[in-house]
This record gives sequence, C-alpha cells and structure tokens, in this order.
Amino acid sequence: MGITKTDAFTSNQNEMATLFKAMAHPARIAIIEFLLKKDKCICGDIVDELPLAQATISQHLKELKNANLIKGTIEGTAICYCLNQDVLTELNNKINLITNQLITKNSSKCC
Amino acid sequence: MGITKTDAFTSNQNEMATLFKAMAHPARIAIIEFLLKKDKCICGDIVDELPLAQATISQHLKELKNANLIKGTIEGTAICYCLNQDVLTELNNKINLITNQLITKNSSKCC
DNA sequence: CAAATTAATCGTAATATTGCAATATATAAA
DNA sequence: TTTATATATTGCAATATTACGATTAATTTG
Repeated sequence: MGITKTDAFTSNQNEMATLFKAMAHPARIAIIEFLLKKDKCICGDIVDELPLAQATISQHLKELKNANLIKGTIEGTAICYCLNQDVLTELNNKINLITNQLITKNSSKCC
Repeated sequence: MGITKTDAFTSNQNEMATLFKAMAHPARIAIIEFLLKKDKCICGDIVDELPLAQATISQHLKELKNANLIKGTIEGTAICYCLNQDVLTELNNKINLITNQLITKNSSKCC
C-alpha cells in the first residue's frame, strides 16, 4: 500500500492534515519564518539563507504554494513570495479550537 | 539522499516540524478529535471508529506518542490513551506567535 | 539578438510513510 | 494452566518525500 485512505476521513480532517504536512519540514518552517521576517518577499534570498540547493528550495516553495500557505507573483525575472495570512489564520483557528476544548474540559486527566 | 538536513535548522524549527509531521495525517487528526470527544480514552474504540486495521491504528498511536501529543497508561489488558494538553498548548502557542506577527504587520501584502 | 539572471522542472538515488496480514506479547478470566 | 482479550511488533509491498545536478523556460539587460 503506502497510500493514505483519504475517503475514510472528513474534508476538515484531510484539510488539516494537508496544512500540517506542508509545514512538516524544518526547511519549510524556516522559509515561513524568513518570509515573516522580511515580509516583502524575495525568492533567491531564501537560497542564500538556507544551506539547500536551489532546486530543493524551489521544491519546498512549491509544496507551500500547493497548500496555499504562500502566494507568489511574477516580478520581472524574479518571483515575489509572501505568506498567505488567510490560510495561516485558518489553520491557527483550527488548532485553537482543539486546544480551547482541551483546556475547557481540563478535568479529565486520565493519564 | 532523501534524508532531511536536520543540522541545518534550529531546534525550534525541528521541533515544530516534528509536531506538524505527527499531525500530518487525517487518521491521526481523527484520533486526536476522538480523544478530544471521549476525553476518557479507550484504545480499541479507535479501531472500531476508524476504517483502518488494528496494526495501522497502533502505528499511528505510536507516532502520536513519539511526538508526545498523547500519553498512554496501562489499564489491565487495555491501554488508556489521552491527549497531552501541555504539548498541544505549546504547539498552539507557536502557531499563535506566527499568526500574531503576521496580523500585526498586516501592512505588507506584496502579493 | 546574445548573454545574463532567476526560478521551475526533470531525472535519479536514498530514505520514509502508509497499510495490512501474521505473529508476538502481556494481562485477565475460567 | 489454558483461553480469551488487547495491543504491539514484524515483514512486506506500494507509494511519497527529500535532496541535488543538470537542464529548461522566461525575462531583462547589453
């Protein structure tokens, strides 16, 4: 096998998993943090910043873009990347939901 | 190749990636949501709840446990699982940090 | 147009993940 | 002690991910 049984789960569960997967690599966290710091987004700069080959960075950017966590617009020869605030906020809300529920029903510590 | 260059990144980046990876599967999201709902944690019930084989569920539980997202205590023949509030809260805080920063410097929408 | 710049894509190797049947382990009940 | 119950582990096949060199594509500059 080796293929996730997507049909077996709700679309919300699949969406969350997709977002988490997109962020499940230190390089992609580093890219997100870099975009957060620079907020105006340059692309080749990421290659200078991280010790990974250009092809590898490009691949990571593609995954972040597929998950809609970043946006990219052509700007001459370069491509300007930046964070997608909406999707990041949405993910944040989803996690808040879980954590808040947990804290609310704090009582039940079985372990 | 095929191996993540962990050394190249900060421990915070690696920790975040590890937590995200643990949550990067719909079955594991479903397990977390189930534990949230039932709050007292039964293990075989997850096997009844999800359309996955017992071995597969066990593997997913192992990954969640490795990431410290859940705790398990032996209770007779069964093992009682529950969410680890501390680690989930920590993850939540980390995401809040990113989102808050983004919202604060809202000005810079390059795309 | 030719050369330079920037980023994406292709091909490939190494490794990781997903899922399950079968088996092993550990405890409880008869 | 045997049997039942509950979970973990092993082994395996299918697929996905990570990383990079080489190449391609697109745009800008000379």
